[in-house]
Amino acid sequence: MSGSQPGLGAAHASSRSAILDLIRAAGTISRVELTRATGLTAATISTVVRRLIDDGLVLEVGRAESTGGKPRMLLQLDPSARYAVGVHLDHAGITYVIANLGGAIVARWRRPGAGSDDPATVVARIAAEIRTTITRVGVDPARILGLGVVSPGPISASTGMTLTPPVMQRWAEFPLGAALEDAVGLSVLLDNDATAAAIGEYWSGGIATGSAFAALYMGTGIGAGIIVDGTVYRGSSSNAGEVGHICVDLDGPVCWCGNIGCVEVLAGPAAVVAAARDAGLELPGRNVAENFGALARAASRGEELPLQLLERSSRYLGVAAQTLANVLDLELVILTGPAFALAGSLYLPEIERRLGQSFFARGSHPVRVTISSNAPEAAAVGAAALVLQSELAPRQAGLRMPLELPLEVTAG
Amino acid sequence: MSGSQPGLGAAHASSRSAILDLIRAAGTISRVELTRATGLTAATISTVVRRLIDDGLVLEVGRAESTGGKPRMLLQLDPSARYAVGVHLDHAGITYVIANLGGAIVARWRRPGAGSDDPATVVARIAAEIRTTITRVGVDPARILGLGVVSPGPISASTGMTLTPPVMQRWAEFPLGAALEDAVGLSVLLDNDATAAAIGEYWSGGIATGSAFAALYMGTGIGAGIIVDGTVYRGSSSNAGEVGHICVDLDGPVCWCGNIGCVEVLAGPAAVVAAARDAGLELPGRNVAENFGALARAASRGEELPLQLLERSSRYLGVAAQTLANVLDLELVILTGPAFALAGSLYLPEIERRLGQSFFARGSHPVRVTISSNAPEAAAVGAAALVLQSELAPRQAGLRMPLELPLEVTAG
DNA sequence: CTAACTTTGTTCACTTGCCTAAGAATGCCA
DNA sequence: TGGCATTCTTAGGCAAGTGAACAAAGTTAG
Repeated sequence: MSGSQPGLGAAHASSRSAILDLIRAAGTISRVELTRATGLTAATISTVVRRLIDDGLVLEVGRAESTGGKPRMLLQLDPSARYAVGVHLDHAGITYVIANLGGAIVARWRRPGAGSDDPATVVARIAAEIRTTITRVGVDPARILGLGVVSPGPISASTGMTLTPPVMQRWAEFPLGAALEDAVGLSVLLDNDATAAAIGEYWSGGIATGSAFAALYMGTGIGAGIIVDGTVYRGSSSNAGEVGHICVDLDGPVCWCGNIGCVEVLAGPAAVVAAARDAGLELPGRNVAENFGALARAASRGEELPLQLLERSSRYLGVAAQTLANVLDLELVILTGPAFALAGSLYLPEIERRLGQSFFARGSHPVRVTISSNAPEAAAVGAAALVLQSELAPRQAGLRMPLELPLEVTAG
Repeated sequence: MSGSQPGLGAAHASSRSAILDLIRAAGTISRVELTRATGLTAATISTVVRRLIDDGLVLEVGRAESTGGKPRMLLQLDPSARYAVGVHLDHAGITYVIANLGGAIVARWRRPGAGSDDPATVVARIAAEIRTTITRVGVDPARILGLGVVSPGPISASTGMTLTPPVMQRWAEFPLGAALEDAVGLSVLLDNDATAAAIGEYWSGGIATGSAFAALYMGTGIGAGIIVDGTVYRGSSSNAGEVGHICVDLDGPVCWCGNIGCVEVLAGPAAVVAAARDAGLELPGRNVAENFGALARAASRGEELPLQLLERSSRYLGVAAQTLANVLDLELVILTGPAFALAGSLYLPEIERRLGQSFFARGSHPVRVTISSNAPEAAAVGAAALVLQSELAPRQAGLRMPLELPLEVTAG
C-alpha cells in the first residue's frame, strides 16, 4: 500500500486476459463456450479472439462436431508463442526451467546452490546459465517474456527478498531483482516458492478459473500458496499462507521463530530427520533433504521407526491442511515441493482423511487432495508460470474493487 | 459456480461505488484526494461526485485550508440519506438495529429469541416489530434500502440458511429470505454473524479500503469474518473463516463436528461454562451466555478459578487468532460478538501477546488487536451495514478477474 | 491594489470496451 | 435444392474514462 496506486482506470484489457485465461484452463475451447463462461456477447468474444489470433497467442485448431448448425471452431493457446524462464533459488541448489505458454517444460536443469558465495557472483553465474541454455535450446529470445525468480520464505517488497533467517543472511539486503534484470536482460519477477508453486499448478494443471485452492509446499520450510478465483491471495504484506508457523501444540517445543509448537518445528523435514537421529538412527546424507529422502524410502519399505516418524509428521500436516481449508474454505489442496516429492504418498492418506472429516466436507463440498505431478521442480515451474501469467493477465496490483455482494434473495 | 455467471460486462458503476467507499472510509475527503486514491482523472471524479451530490448521497461541507491555490471542497456522506435495518437472529434473542449511512445507530432494540416457535410465526413477529419501529422513529420508508438478516453458522445459498446443528433445526429448510421479503416489503440479504460483524466494523470503524482484517466473533460459536481490500473473503462455498473448528490440540476432546481438539470445544463459552461446572462452581444462569457473563465478572473481581478458566480459553483463542493472521496475513483483528462483549478485556492481553510474537509481527508489520466498540450488537449492526454496502458497492458476485501481478522489479 | 502564479474543479471532444442488431458463413435434414 | 439451426462477423450506438483547455478561487510579489 505504498504511494499512489494505479487503481481503477487501469482495468482495461481485462477481458482479453480473462479470455486468455479461460482458453488456458480449458485446453481447447470454442468461441461459444467463451461467451457462456465470460458473460460477454458473442460479438465481443469474436473481436477479442481475432486480436489474440493476430497477435499469434491463440490458434484455431480444427472444428468440433456440429450440434445441428455450423460446427464450432476450436481455439487453443499456441504453446510456442511465448516462453518464460523460471529459477528456484535455494541454498541447497538452483533449479532452472524454461516453460512455454502451454506450461510445458522446454528445458530443465539444476546447479549447485548459492552456498556461501557472494550474491553478485551468483547473479553472474545465473545470467550465464540462462543465456547459454536459451541459445542451446534454440528458443527465439524475442519470445521470452521474462524471468521469474523464487525463493523460500517471506519477501520484502522494497529490497527484493528476505530469505529465511538461518541461512543466506547476506542476501537479505541485496537488490536481487534489479541485479538480475541488468545481468540477464529480461524483466524479473520475484516471489516466494509456495506462491509460485500454486501458480504453476494453476497454470499447467488445468485448474478452473473460479476455484479456491492452495498449494501446500514443503521444502526448506512449510508454506502455502493460495489462489482464489484465479488471483493470488497475498494478504496485507504479501506474506499470506505462512502455514509453517501456525501453532498445533500449545505444549510443544520452541520454534526458531519464537513461538511454541509450530508445524515446522514439529513436523517439517528437519524435525523429522532430527527425531530420527535422536532415536538412534544412522543417517548418511549430507543435508536434511537427503536424509529425509532416505527416511521416506525406509518408511516405504515398511521400516518401523521411519514409518512412525512420518506418520506423526503427517498428522500435524493434516491439521495444518485442515486449518487452511477451514479458514479459506478451499475445495482443493495440492501437495508439492521437494519434501512431498519424496514422501507425498506417505502423507496423502492422513491429510485426505482429515480433510474428509472437515467441518464442511460433509455439509457442502468435499476438499480434494492431490500430489503435484511435478513436485520436485514445482517452484521453478511456478516461477516461469508467474511470468506467463503476468503477461496473460496484466493487471495492476493496486486495482481494488469495493465490497462483494452478499447472498441476495430475490423475491418471488 | 452454478450456471451462467454474470461475469464481466456488469462491472459498471464500479467507480461510483469505489468513490463512495473512499468517502466513507475517510470520513471527509476532497476531490483531489479522491483522484489520487482511485487513480482516476480529476475529470472523472468531478462528474461522478456531481452525480453523487445530485442523488443526495454526498454533501459538500466547507473547504480545506489553501495549499497555495484554490482551497479544496470537502466531501462527506450525508448520514441521513439512506437507512438500513439489521436483524440478528439467534435462539437466545433477536436484536434489531436501524442504522444510517454513517453507520450510526438510529434505533436498537431486543426481543426474545425464536425459541421453539414456528418459523412463519417468527417471521410475522419480526415484520411487525420492524414496521412499528420505523414509523415510531420517523424514518422515511422510501429511504430504507433493505433488511439484513444474520444468524450463526454456515449458510446454504439455496434454501436460505442452515443454522448450527444443536438448535433451531427446523429452520434448516425454511425459505427465510423470501418469507421476510414478502412480510416486510424490503429486499433481504442473508449472511452469517461473523461476516456481518466484520462488515459492520469496516463500515462504522473507518477502516481503510486497502487493508486485510478479520473480525473474530465469539457468540454461540466461534467464527471470523474476513475482509480484504474492502471485499468479503468468502471462499469457494461462502463458509470461509470457520475458526471454531480448527484443531489446536491433537490430543484434545472430541467436538460435535466430529473432529478432535477444535477451538470451540476447548475454549468456547459453552466449554468454559462446562469446565466451571465440572470444577464444582455453582452457576445460577439460565443459559450459557448468562453463566459465561457471570464467570467473566467473577474473573474480573479476581476469583481464582474463573480467572484460570478464562486464561486457558484465551490461550486457545490466541492461537486461533494467530493462525488466522498467519494464513491471511492480517494487519488487524477485531474481537467482537456477545462473548467478547462480556469478557473481551480478559482475552485481549493474551491475544495481543501472541499476535505480537507472530512470525511477521517483527519482520514486516504489527498485527493490531482491538475490541469492538459495539460488540454486543455487532452482528445486528453488521447486518444493516451489509445492506448499506450492497447499495454502495453493487457488484456482481460472479465477477472474476484474472491473476494479480506479483511484485514487479523495475529495472534501473 | 494589481498582476502573476498555484491549485482546484468543470466542460467538451475523443477513444475504447462492450452491447444490440443485422447479416454472412457453414453445416444438417427434408 | 431449399429451409433451418448454429456459429461467427460486421456495423452502429451507448457509456465510462481520458486529455486538454478553461474557469474559479485562493496566495504572493511588486
